[in-house]
Amino acid sequence: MDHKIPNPTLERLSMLYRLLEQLIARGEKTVSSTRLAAVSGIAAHSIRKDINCLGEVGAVGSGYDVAGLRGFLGERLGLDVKRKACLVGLGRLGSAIMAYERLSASGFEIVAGFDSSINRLETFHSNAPLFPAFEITEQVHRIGIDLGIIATPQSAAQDIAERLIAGGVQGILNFTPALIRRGDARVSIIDMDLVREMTILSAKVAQKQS
Amino acid sequence: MDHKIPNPTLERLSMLYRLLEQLIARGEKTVSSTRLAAVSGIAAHSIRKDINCLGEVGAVGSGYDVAGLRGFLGERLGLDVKRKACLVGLGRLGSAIMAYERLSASGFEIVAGFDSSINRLETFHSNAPLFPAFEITEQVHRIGIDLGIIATPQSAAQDIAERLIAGGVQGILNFTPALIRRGDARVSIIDMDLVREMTILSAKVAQKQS
DNA sequence: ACCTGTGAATAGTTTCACAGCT
DNA sequence: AGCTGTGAAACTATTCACAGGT
Repeated sequence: MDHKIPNPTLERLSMLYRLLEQLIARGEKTVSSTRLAAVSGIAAHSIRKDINCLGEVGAVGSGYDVAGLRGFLGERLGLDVKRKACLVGLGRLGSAIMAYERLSASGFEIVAGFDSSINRLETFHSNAPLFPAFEITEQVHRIGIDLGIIATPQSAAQDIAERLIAGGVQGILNFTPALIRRGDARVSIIDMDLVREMTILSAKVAQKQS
Repeated sequence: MDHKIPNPTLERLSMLYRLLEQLIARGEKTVSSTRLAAVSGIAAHSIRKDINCLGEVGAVGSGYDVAGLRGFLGERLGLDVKRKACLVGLGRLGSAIMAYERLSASGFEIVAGFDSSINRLETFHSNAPLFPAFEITEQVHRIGIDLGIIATPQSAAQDIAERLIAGGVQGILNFTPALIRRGDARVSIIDMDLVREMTILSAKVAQKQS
């Protein structure tokens, strides 16, 4: 197909994909781009363009079939396969993530947890098997883990990322403020730093006041 | 000054602002845009353009004074004032956020916590005063809180957001997957949804493989 | 030699407008 | 009347190239 989906489009479609799941749960059968726009905040134009980026799927006169569209997006975006993820850092944030049911409900299974403290590993309560951090590369490779979540202190992040990548991970979600430098540009990294987002929010607010 | 800072610029500058703090801590005195580019991953061109968006500050021949640039950005982006924030939802995630020292170290003070469960309020351990959720509007207004963090279940998010806004909050950081609809467009909302980001990451990975 | 600041050129994204279908 | 799909136009953002300073 069109072998290059622009990034903003990818992000909106990922969001729409999850939104469609909610519409299915509500029992809705069809939606129009206008209706999706109202719920998502995305412009109706953009929604149609974005979807068309992946090919045609809507019934031209009436709207989209909700389940059909979800299936279509899932297939084209590669969201129909379950991904194996691991979590590094079993502190407060790690424990919140490990306990977050919506992750597995969305097709992401946390199949391993890592921490550098043996003590933590022994006291931490989880369904997933836990390993010491020095085994990251080995276990990621052995289990065949696709994605890594870093919830360690900032100082450990670069090192952890390198081990994850060495193990064969293809994507990393980084909760630390560290700016990870990667040798292998094929690995995608997304940052979710609370302070950075708060800073942006604060700047937007200040901007609006002046 | 230039009364419209483009959003990508605002985000990069916010990131640079935090980066500069780290450089100061390391004792660096001056930086060039090239060096900032190497550390941040942002193109040197963009860095110079972004900074210039706020006015001139660099010594043309040599680079930027680190502390001077930080001060400049802080002033122009409104990051030099401490912001009062509140946290709604004192579950696992809320407890991780409440315990996150880097927030206060960055000028964001959590001055109130809210939860709908009275039981939680009694057992939760925190320095900030805690209140039942039905008091949100009242307390936000009374204390003069600028920003709200929503770490509740998805089902409560819309309601909480409306109360926060009614209390006079100017920005919201939303950790739930809920797409908040706001009457007042002056309020900025940033979403930090784990599943959404994981979905985007997953789509990027799949995209790269095909 | 290396730096910032900046207009000009390029690339990327969103918005518009409407053809064609139900 | 309301819908999708889509080329064209408008807009936004990034990248380039270099003038001018240290």
